[in-house]
Amino acid sequence: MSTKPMETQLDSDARLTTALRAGGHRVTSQRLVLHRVLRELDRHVTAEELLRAAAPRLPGLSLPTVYATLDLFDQLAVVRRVNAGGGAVRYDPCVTPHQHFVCRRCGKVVDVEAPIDEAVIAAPARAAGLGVEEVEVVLRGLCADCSA
Amino acid sequence: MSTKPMETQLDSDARLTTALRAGGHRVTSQRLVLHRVLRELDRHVTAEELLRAAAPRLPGLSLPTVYATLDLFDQLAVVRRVNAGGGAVRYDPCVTPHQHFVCRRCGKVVDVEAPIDEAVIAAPARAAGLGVEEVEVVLRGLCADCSA
DNA sequence: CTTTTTGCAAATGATTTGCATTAAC
DNA sequence: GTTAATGCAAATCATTTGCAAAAAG
Repeated sequence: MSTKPMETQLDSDARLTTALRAGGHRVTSQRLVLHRVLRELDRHVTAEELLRAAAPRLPGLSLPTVYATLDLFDQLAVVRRVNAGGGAVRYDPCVTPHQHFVCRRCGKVVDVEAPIDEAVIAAPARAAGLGVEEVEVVLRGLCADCSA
Repeated sequence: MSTKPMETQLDSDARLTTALRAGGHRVTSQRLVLHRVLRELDRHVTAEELLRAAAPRLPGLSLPTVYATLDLFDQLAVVRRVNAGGGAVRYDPCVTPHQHFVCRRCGKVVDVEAPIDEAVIAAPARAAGLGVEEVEVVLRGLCADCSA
């Protein structure tokens, strides 16, 4: 039905491998497995959560490695760091443009599609000599559950 | 020259007092002095910085009190919490609408005026049942100094 | 006089660092 | 073989908590 075939796990592994090599980084089982688990979970995870989810497949995996890997993935634009504020940083496996809503009561992070034009928003800052590389929009308030 | 007279320190104290009483909070010297120091510094400060700046005028002032006070000021909309990410939270004494640029190298926070319409940005989230109370826009990149 | 606020000390929680070992290249 | 990556233990840093004493209303 679809003209765009679903990406296989092998494709995904291959793209990570390419990205790693392009940056002069080594391809390790930790990086491959964490990347797979991240895509399987397919939601905003903390380093701790990722460790717990990946540990069964990588005995001995440590938190410092998870942090280092997520850091690297962020640089490679394989994940997006989300600063929910108040608590642990979240990592989003979805790197296509979208924004986040953070519930101030339960801390839940929800994806939202806000109509923003990053170039327009960054224009005044650029005019002021600032090298804008990223525009982060975070909405805060109460989610549906917490409003009730 | 100006038709809008400058606000005196007494006015400012009075407004804080009013806001505190309206919320059923007590008017303490810690709150008054921290509020004054915040407006004198007139920049994005961390709790630590505010403690150091206010300590000479409030011997014995403690960090937990500074945190509690900044929290209260945030609720009263007397300051704005700024999540620079990576490091301490900053508190901005300027509560009029504006955005922030954070340098990823030196951590400096710069005010910027981005053309954003909060109502428009929040619309899709509201349509999804989310109670948006705040729209935070943070630009990241290298400041002029760090680019050189 | 009652309740909130404060200061102190200690606890917490996330993230990072130092270093020896292991695994990629 | 060389160099980067990992795991472990310990350190660091921001922030919060428990509780008795002090201050506000």
